[in-house]
Amino acid sequence: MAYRRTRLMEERLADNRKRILRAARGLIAKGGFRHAQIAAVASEAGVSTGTIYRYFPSKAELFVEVLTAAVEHEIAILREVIAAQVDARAGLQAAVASFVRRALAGPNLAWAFIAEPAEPEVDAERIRARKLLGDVFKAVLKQGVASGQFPSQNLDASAACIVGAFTEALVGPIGPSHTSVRDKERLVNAITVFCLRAVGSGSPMSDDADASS
Amino acid sequence: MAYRRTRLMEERLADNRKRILRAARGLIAKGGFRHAQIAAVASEAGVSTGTIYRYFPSKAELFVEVLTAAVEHEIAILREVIAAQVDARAGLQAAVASFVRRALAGPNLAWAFIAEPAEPEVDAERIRARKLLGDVFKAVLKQGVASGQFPSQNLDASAACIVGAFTEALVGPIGPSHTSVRDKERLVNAITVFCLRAVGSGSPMSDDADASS
Amino acid sequence: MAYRRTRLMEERLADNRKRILRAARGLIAKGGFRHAQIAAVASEAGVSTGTIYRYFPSKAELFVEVLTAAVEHEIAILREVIAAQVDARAGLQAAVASFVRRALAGPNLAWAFIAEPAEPEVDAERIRARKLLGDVFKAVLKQGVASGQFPSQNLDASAACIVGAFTEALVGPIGPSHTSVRDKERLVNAITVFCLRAVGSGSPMSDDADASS
Amino acid sequence: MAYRRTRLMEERLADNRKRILRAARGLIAKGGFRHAQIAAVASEAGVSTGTIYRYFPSKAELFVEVLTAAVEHEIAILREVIAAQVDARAGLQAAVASFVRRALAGPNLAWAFIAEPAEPEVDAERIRARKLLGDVFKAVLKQGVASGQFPSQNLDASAACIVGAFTEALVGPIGPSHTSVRDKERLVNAITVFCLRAVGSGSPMSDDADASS
DNA sequence: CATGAATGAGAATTCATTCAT
DNA sequence: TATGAATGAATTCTCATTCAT
Repeated sequence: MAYRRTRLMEERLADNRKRILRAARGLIAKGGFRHAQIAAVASEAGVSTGTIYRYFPSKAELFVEVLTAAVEHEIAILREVIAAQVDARAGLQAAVASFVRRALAGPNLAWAFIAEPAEPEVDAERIRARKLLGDVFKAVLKQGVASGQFPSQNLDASAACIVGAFTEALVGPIGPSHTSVRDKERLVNAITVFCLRAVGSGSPMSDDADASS
Repeated sequence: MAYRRTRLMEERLADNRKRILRAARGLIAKGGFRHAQIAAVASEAGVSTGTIYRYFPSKAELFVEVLTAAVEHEIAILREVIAAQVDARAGLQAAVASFVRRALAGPNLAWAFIAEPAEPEVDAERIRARKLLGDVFKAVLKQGVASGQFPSQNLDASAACIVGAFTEALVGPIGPSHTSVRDKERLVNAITVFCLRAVGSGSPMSDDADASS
Repeated sequence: MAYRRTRLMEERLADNRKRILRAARGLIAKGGFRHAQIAAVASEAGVSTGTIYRYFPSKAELFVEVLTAAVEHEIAILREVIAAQVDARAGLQAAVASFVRRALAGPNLAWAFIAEPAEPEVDAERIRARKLLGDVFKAVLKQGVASGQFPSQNLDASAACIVGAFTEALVGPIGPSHTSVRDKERLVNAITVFCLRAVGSGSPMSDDADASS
Repeated sequence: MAYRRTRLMEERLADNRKRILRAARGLIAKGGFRHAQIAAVASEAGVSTGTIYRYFPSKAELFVEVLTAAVEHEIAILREVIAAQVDARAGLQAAVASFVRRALAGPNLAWAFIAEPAEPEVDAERIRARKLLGDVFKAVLKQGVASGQFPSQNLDASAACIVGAFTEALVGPIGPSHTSVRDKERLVNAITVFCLRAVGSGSPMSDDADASS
């Protein structure tokens, strides 16, 4: 009797793959790479450890895919947000605010962009992810410089600085202390204004004048 | 009395401690926390594993001390550099440039401010380190705002953003690619100008207009 | 469903657990806790060290279970033996004789009641084990006192003394020297009579008058 | 110039030896063999670890000597106490009461007679120590049997049982719970009466009739 | 003789990966 | 194909003993 892969089976396979990725992402977001052991991912995904190795050749590659998917998703959103704005300045502002706001909304993979991962492969992917994220901002900067909205500047450096600035402000010491909606919006605003000023765009929006402590 | 601790012996002791710290720092700088196992540190320092435990109660505490020493050294330098300047703007510029320049000079501890460490204790210290580093910049910002050099802003957020910006630019995708002295100085300049603009200080210095790639 | 846990597999699992416990028990009985390292237990059980940690969370808990199982088994036997006797006196006599006789029969767990264990958790269990063993004798004593067979006495102290008396006689200096069946029965008798007299029951059985050495 | 060992030096040597033994005994009594590491003993004795090895060839031999000294001291006291009594019965009673009372008075080495030591050499000595302690009681029993005070019995077994009975009652579950002087005397009495009855001597002293719990 | 820093052979425990069922 | 028990290399930490000073 010939073997035929049925649609049901196909769905099952795709399902398992997604569930594993989702489980890995959730565990990494919650407790970092350290707490995302294969056994934990398997348990969270409702499959066995062996099954994970049917879909991913190694733990490192699973994590790499989690990272890749997360950053691609992030970049897609940012591109959309930017495309909806009238100019580079508005695009930069909206992109930063969008990223920060979503990051503050819940456990996410923001830290994944700054963490030192356990496996070299994941580390390499992390570099690539930051590069990709930076490229989004670099494009906006380039456009802004071309249109005269922003002064001429080292685009690579500025893009990297922007990525560093908002990720640090998110995962750094001030991140967890902001819990109320009001505080969060204040932080979103402060980071956004910082980045706008940083690229040389005068800030028409009122910054949080709170010179706390 | 038949036994007396000689000067030579005292030096040996201090030496060992320093050598262990140096070995740990070197290994961490080179390959991250992952590659700094006790056995490797011992071997690099030219002592036995047991000796490490004579000087440090645990691997975590050794790493914490490496981190603490690195950040204290860094902060002391930054404070000096800042104190030697005429105003907040000059202080901020000099501090950022100093940090970036030294970081680019060789294998360094930039990682110390961004790494996701293995041990919880080290993680706690990392948070503290970034906070301390941020505080240095926050103080400069505060002074600049008071003197009217900088516009009113969220000092905590700006300080965190500054720290994130230059560390990212150092360890991020663009860092390692710059090897020539000229490239390095270009990067130092770009980051510095970014930060100055970011805090609202008009940039009288010409930025690197090189819109590379 | 492509996978089903077979009966054979279930047996393997139960088997492994038992084999580990048996290996641990054997090694402890032979050489004490000191000689029952995880590696040795694994080797003796024919499994890897990692497998032991699948069944027991730690070395201490493995040992605790060995101890618990031993004492529960022992106590169950003693209760049965006692229940089969007509009165407290006969019960006490049968219980002591049974314990001693089985202990002398071969490598056994008498040590379990007297050893100073390495891990605090095991120590706690040892205390509990002796207490449980004492409780068995305390119950018999209580019944005997109630029925008038034994004089009124401090039940806790007497029970502890009984446990101490026969364990000492087993593991103490005289234990190992008795190898012949005749010697063993003589020892069983001597210990039993000692305990009976100790609780105030006149001894109708003739004691071994052998004033050896 | 000829080397001459002065009296002062001799005293110093003897002093060190004693201090090491005392320190070891104290630590063992307080926390067991486990807590009496060489470094701890050295620190407690106010000498260096190296010095300990000048006086004792190994840790095991140091502990053996501690045990030997303790048991010899104990035996000397028991012999004295026994010699001061009018007959075997009184001797046995006084000996048991003396041992138990002193043991309850403070941290001591009672446990050392029942513990499973770490080193085989110490274990061997422990066996010897218990044997020696048993011999004291065996002598009293022998005398009592000869004089007709005690019935004929297996002297070795009875002696071992006595040693086991009172050590168990001391270190076993009921030991630590007795803290008040009244409770302690009650325990002393209960154990003593138990042992007297056990060797076949009718108990003219009133036992603690407290059938607790 | 005294010192105490250094040694290094263990010992317990973890976890990515494999493979018989 | 899915399972999950088994594997075992790797890692941290301990402590009796030695030996240069």
